Amino acid sequence: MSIFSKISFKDQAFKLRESAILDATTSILGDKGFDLMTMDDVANAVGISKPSLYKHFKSKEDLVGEALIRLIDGAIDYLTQLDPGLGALEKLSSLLEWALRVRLQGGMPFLPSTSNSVRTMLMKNISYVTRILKLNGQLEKLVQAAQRAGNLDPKLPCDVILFSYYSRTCDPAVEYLQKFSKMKDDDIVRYMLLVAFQGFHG
Amino acid sequence: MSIFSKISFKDQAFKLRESAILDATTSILGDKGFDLMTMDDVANAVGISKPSLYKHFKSKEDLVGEALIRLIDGAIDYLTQLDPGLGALEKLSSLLEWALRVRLQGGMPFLPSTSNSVRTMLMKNISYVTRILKLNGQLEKLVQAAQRAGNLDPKLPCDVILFSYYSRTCDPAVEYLQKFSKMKDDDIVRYMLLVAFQGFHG
DNA sequence: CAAAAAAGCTACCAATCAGTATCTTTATTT
DNA sequence: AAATAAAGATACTGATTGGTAGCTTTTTTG
Repeated sequence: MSIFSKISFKDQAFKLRESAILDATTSILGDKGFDLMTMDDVANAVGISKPSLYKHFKSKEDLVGEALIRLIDGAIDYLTQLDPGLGALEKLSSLLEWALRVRLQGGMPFLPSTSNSVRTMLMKNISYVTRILKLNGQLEKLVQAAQRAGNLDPKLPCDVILFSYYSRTCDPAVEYLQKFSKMKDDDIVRYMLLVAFQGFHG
Repeated sequence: MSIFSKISFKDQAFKLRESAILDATTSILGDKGFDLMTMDDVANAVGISKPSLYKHFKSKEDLVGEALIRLIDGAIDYLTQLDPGLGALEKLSSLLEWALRVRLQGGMPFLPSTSNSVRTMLMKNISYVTRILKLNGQLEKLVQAAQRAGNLDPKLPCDVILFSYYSRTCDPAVEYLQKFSKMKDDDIVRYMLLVAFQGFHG
């Protein structure tokens, strides 16, 4: 066995554990949020000790940043992998559907919905900000294209649509419907999309 | 000076301080959220010491519960004070506008948007749950009336409309628009209402 | 198989924060 | 003005948690 395959083996194991850590972080973040998530929670969920966790991520902020970066990267990947023939509106709708399904499967929301402190913490994370800006740029173009095509209300400022769009990815209505109205996931997604694009009016 | 006026004087001072405490709590909650708000924060904001604070509220959970109860009561009052001649849709729209303005003036959101733990904490607070059920009952009737009148999409389940309606009161888009797009409060409210009822489509 | 190194863990800090015991000061009553 | 009561503040406790020092075990290397 060459030295290359050994290094890659070890690397692979390391990456695997790192991925497991990020999975656990994502799940716990979705459940308890940043403030209540403890590093012991994460370590226990993965089955390692806290100091081992710190061999992978140098702080809680770093860990959460990486988890969110992975999520944003997933969104960017999803967007690029979409059929280029789709219209701007269809792409926006498809990405929102993807984000809602991620959450329904136990993931965390895209945005730290109301927490001011988490938001400012993330803004100090350069890699995170870079990706957010990239995603935001692509979404901005899609919104403007859809507005030109007459598929999104051209009278609404682009910012209003964009921020409202982001907010739908962390809409607490998802959890309420899941918990209190025993609706099936597919129906929740369908109705959330309907309300987002058509409003309550229909 | 009779004993009655003295008692009422003292009582009045007590109520005034209590009101100041709830004001500070509301503002801090809106800013930092439940987990990061400390009892020292509240005491300092009011200008009293922590033990004095505990003369008014027996625990942090109790304090936050009372602040939210006051908010819900405000919503119920607003609803009953509305012109009875208004249609169901107009009432719903007017209440949402009120809630958005409360938030823009530094208040807190109606709902603990994503925090699971705060939600379960509140569910143990009987007075809070009572009022929530009361408000919910009234809103449910309004939604159904608006659906019958053809002003809200009759194909949407009532729960979907209701939970989405609640979610709009804690929509992070409000903060994003306020912070990043320097829009005036009136415009933010107008656009938020538009998006809520008409969706992005227009 | 022995030596070195890497990974992991137990046990511990230091800081934060909800909640309280006790002392001090102010106001009230007679 | 003396006695009493009430209100407030200082200074603490106990629990939690982010982060780490240093020991132990496993793995790698020669």
